[in-house]
Amino acid sequence: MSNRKVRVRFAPSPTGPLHIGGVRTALYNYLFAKQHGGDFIFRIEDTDSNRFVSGAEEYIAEAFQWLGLPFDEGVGIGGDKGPYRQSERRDIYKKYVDQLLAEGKAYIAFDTPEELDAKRAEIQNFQYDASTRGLMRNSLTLSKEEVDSLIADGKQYVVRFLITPGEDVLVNDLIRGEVRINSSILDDKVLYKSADNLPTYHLANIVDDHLMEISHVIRGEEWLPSAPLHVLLYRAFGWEDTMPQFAHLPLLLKPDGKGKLSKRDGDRLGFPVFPLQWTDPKTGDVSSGYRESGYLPQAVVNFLALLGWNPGTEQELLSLDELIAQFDLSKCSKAGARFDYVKGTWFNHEYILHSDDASLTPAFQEILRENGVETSDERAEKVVSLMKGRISFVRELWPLCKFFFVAPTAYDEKTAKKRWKEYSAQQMTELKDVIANLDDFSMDNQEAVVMAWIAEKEYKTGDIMNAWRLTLVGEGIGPHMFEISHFLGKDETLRRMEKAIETLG
RNA sequence: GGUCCCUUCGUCUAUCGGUUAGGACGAGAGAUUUUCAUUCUCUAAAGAGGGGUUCGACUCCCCUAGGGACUACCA
Repeated sequence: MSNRKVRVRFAPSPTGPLHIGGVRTALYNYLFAKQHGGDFIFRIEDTDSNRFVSGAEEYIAEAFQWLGLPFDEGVGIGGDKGPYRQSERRDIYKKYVDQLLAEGKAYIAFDTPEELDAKRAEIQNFQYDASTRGLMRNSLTLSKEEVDSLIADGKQYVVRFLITPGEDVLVNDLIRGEVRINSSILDDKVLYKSADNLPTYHLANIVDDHLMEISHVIRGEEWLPSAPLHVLLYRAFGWEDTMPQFAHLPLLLKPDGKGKLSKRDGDRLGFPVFPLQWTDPKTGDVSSGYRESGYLPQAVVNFLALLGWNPGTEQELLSLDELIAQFDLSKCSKAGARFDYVKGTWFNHEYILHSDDASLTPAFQEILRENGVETSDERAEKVVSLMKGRISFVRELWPLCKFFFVAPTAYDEKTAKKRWKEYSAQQMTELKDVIANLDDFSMDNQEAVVMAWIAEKEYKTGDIMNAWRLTLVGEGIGPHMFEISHFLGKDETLRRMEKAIETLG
């Protein structure tokens, strides 16, 4: 088994948008697979027909495309271990269920959900297991004739796994070490439902992982309690020697308060919990996504990777290749991680800072267009290069830099009060002449001439620059003044100064 | 209730028996600056509690407390 090819899977249910915790689980699977030159498989676990949500499968595929974590095999890609959609594997599961039944390792049960509810109400801590199965209506208590006739009558039934009590089941977890659970606390889990001829998660999971030659099952901690059941199932099928290795990841917790991260936390605190925006097909409710909120996919990947794992060095900014090279399941933490969305924005800030200007420009152009600004990519890119160091999201650019494209219509009162002195109009009029006489409007020349003029007149640099900024920007923000005037060009610079002198007096 | 998992600064974490318990986010202070921001420097901030084991415990063991998950004909 140690020489087996690494094959891992991400196997979500198409019940809605993909939760960010699921994204992290998938990411860890991806990192592990790529590190070992293995395969990353996409399987859809749609064995609960009642919970199917249309569009969810497509959403998930699109999310991974955006994140840059491509699958090697599976739904939408293909491969020779398919089909990869569980609803298309009915015949396969049927065969294995029948095998278990024939070998006496599972049995048929006719108890209706209502009858079970009644039992639960009647008996405290009722569990369908060795201690109670004798009281129920199943193939263990009914005669073969009765069972056959019930089935012939079209009575619905389920197949339950026959758990032998009193046995210690050992689960070897790559993150947690040995976890030991006694089979007596396990119940006879439903493996198969006649109602839709579909297996439940537990059966489908084991059969598929075996048939798809999955080497490692890396999944959320919520599966740890049922891991012993899965071990028992592998044993029942005689597949224990090729059973995948398990790794149960810690959960993502709420940023504050108690419990695990939920969609509500995102709504309440104002951050996305889904990779992509999602519109609920039934209610029409829209949930925000990381993509639409302006996160860069690499930033999301980096941020998520470090929530529950770290390379053991002080490096926090890691490219996908670096993550692949350094990822180590044994270095995953065991405790749940609070979802620190503030740090997530810091990651985005860093990734924007290190992105090249051209790659940010299309998103900025879109914002410019929304604000009625038509400009060349070249000019938009110039502003990006000047301003990207100050933002965490591209959309934050507009309020910080709209003066590059739109002349001020008003002058910020506070700034004017502080920066527009009684002599400012006079000084600005003089500066206007200096600028008007410039033949060479290059930044270097502008700076040389203006600074020389300030020195000659023995003006205070701050007085000039602050007032000048007010005339061009309308408030006290923005990059270096010569950057602004150079971008605006001589004519626009003079026009804005004139208007400001007139207005501010 | 039962079972299992977990427990270092507010948060994410490093340490794998011997450290002034380190880094990052966030917070606060200061410096630089032509505004705003950036940047830089500094500061505050942690081993849940109690027992062991050991020359020595954040690190190993036990108990307690707290947190989390699971306990469906859902995954």
